[in-house]
Amino acid sequence: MANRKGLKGEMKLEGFLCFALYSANNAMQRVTKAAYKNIGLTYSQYLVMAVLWEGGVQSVNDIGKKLFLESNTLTPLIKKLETLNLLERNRSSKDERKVMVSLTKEGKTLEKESRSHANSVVEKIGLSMKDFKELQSKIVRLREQLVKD
Amino acid sequence: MANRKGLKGEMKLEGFLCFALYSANNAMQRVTKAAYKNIGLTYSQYLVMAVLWEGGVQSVNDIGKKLFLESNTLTPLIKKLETLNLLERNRSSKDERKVMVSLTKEGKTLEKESRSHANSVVEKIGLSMKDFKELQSKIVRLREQLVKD
DNA sequence: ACTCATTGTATCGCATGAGATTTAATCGTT
DNA sequence: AACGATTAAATCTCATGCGATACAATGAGT
Repeated sequence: MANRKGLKGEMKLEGFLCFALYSANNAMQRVTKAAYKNIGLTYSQYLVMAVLWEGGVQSVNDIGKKLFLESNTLTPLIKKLETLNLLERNRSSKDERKVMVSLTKEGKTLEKESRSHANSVVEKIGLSMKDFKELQSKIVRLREQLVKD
Repeated sequence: MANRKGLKGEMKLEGFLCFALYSANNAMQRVTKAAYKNIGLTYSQYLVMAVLWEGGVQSVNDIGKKLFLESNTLTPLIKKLETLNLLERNRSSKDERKVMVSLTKEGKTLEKESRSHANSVVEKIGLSMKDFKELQSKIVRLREQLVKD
């Protein structure tokens, strides 16, 4: 607890990065919500679909590791996508604790449709490729620091 | 719609920054939730309190402008803080559309307590002052871009 | 085989965020 | 003063996230 130049200063500093992230994420959620509404998905739902487009059939836990989410968040989300007929849930026969998630034909088709909407988000962000990648990697490093332990 | 080097690439790129922000924010929420639990506040609740500590008596809308939130989000949040006896809500006599929010003695006292917990978040983030400020300002610029129009 | 810890999902309760709509108060214009 | 437009909050509904917990299936060690 050494090295402090006044608690007040540190408190504000903490507030700034936390709050920047919080408010920027809120803003991003609003933009993505508008963009993906056209294909009938929320951004969270899109993320699950994206993981499936990328990685094919996998368990709830596999999806969770990629999205940093747990079953208490994913189960309702995946069930919602199931009611939209975009994916199927089936217990693994090898390990009946696992629920394997697979895309339906409809779910696979949606990938193509999603691309133009993703583009509109990129345009809204309005950064050069270089700035885009730099910022992305810095935020990823921040996340890695935060999920430690 | 000119200037594209393949939609697939752009889609992934879009995903990276959106997702970085989304997942880093989730991680930050988990950290701040743990930190502020000690004073009985969530991070959103802490933000409202921080605005009041900083700016004194103000309307719901004033708080909303600073936090980029609307009454549909703030009203329940502020009512929750009211039940915790940290603040009071009173209609403005000058303009009865406005609800003025003011701190109780208990709410004012909480500011001091909150500081050490804020410190623990700063430690968890683990960035140098320079990196901290740089990242913060970049994320703020991103937010500004996203809230345009 | 038996017990105990672990793993994978699901459930419950709580707290957010946001869009759409509603209500009341105020403002601007005539 | 009267009217419509605007503004400030609140309400309703929906979709997340997460901590805590429950439950069944599996694995490890005996």
